[in-house]
Amino acid sequence: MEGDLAKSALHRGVGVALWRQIGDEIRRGIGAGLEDENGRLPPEAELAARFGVNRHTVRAAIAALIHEGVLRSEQGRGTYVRRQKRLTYPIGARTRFSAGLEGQVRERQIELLGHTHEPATATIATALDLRPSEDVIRLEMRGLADGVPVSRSTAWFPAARFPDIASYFAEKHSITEALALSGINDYRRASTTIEARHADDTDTRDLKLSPGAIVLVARGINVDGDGRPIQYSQTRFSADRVELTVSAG
Amino acid sequence: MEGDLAKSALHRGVGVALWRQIGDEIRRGIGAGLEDENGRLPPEAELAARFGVNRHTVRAAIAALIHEGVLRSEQGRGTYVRRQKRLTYPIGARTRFSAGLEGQVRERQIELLGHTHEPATATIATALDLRPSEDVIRLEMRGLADGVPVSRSTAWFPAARFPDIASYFAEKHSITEALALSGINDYRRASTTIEARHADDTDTRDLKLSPGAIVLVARGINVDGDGRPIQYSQTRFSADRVELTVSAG
DNA sequence: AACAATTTGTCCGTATGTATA
DNA sequence: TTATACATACGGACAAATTGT
Repeated sequence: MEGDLAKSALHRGVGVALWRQIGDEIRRGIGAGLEDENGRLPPEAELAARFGVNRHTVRAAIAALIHEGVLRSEQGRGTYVRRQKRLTYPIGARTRFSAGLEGQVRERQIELLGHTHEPATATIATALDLRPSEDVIRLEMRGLADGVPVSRSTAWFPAARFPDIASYFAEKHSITEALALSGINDYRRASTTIEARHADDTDTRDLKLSPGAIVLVARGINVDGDGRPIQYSQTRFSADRVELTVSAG
Repeated sequence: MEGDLAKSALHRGVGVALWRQIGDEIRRGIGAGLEDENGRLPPEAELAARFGVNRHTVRAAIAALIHEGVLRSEQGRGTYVRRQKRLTYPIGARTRFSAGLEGQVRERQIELLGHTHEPATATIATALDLRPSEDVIRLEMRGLADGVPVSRSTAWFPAARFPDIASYFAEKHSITEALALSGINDYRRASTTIEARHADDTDTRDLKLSPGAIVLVARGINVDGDGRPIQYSQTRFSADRVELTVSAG
């Protein structure tokens, strides 16, 4: 069942080139028995036979994965997987996106890409329990793990209650600490919804994804001790580099 | 920000046809301001201008979405969105995949596609806290909402403890009730991990997806009142038809 | 009823990209 | 490298259906 590439059929004329379908299959096969204990993939000729395609087509797939940094190949030796285990992000009542990665990465960092002061859209106003068009502050952030972009998030805060959240965040590089400076010493995640879609243009740029990559989208509302909404956020994760885990409350 | 298709760039030569990229954009634009209050899309000529492509290319994208059942078009009138709101599946300690859809669909159903009695793989044995190669019973199931396939799941149970789980499930069409017949009156979801990937061949067949579609994969362990693992499961959801929600414990 | 404007459906041809041998 | 077949993308022209005047 695992890593069984042989049964996987390819489809022609569906708008996705064969070499790209094969690339997706190889990506999925990695870590599921496709490579050997040394991280070496089967030779191109064998892969071509398994998929039932010409060796040139497999080479195109491998070239793309090398370009993405997933594989590396050495003439005469073979093609190898660059080790990159998926990060696991915890989701739950105590979710803090900046935390929860201990032991998984050496270095993590959240960049502030920009911030605005603007009226809330209908969606945001509802989520934050504000009057329509009441002002919010929007932060645009990017999370990196060991220098690799893994998340891209947008967060909205009620401007009246958190006028200085942007500068606090710029100073501390942490939502939890920026909220603490604003007088919020505890908060929890009231709800999170998760969906998946293809990366759009912003995603491919900010997360350094290849077009056609998949992003996991997590939308959530944080509330203070009294249950009042203090933050609405939408985070896009690279589905290749991240998985989410829901721990029992 | 919402429904802003104009800024979205297309990418040539990346192995994904333009018409397919445009199809993804339209799919994403639906519900975010692309269609008007009657569910009508902008005319093909206008979409072509926005995307900077030929009308034929837009037509190819629309044809694919019509084939998928997302759109419908009428000569001389326009192209319309077939209303189909995304299902929301709750994930949490009390997760029961068969439940939680009340009010969202008229009719729901879980089919048993097959079952086996087999030795556990290393992964399964670890998850269920079994000795290596101890026997498990595997159920293959498919969930439908109003006749449309939305989930495809595989569940493993310790064979020693639940010898008749397959026949119980075949009778009741519910995991909760099948476990109840096995003497488990309460259980909870200890952990869930969520990832996203492209649909493989099995997914496209069983969930009636188009090749290149996205699936959300949820892996979870259910434990009994004493915290002993009773079930490991892996469920694939069509990302187009489903979102997951994590409610606060 | 008649006509114009709008929009989708179909046909032609041509150039480029993808995949095989 | 070359040749071949098919999918993709473009451009234009016109037919068919619907709506508004």
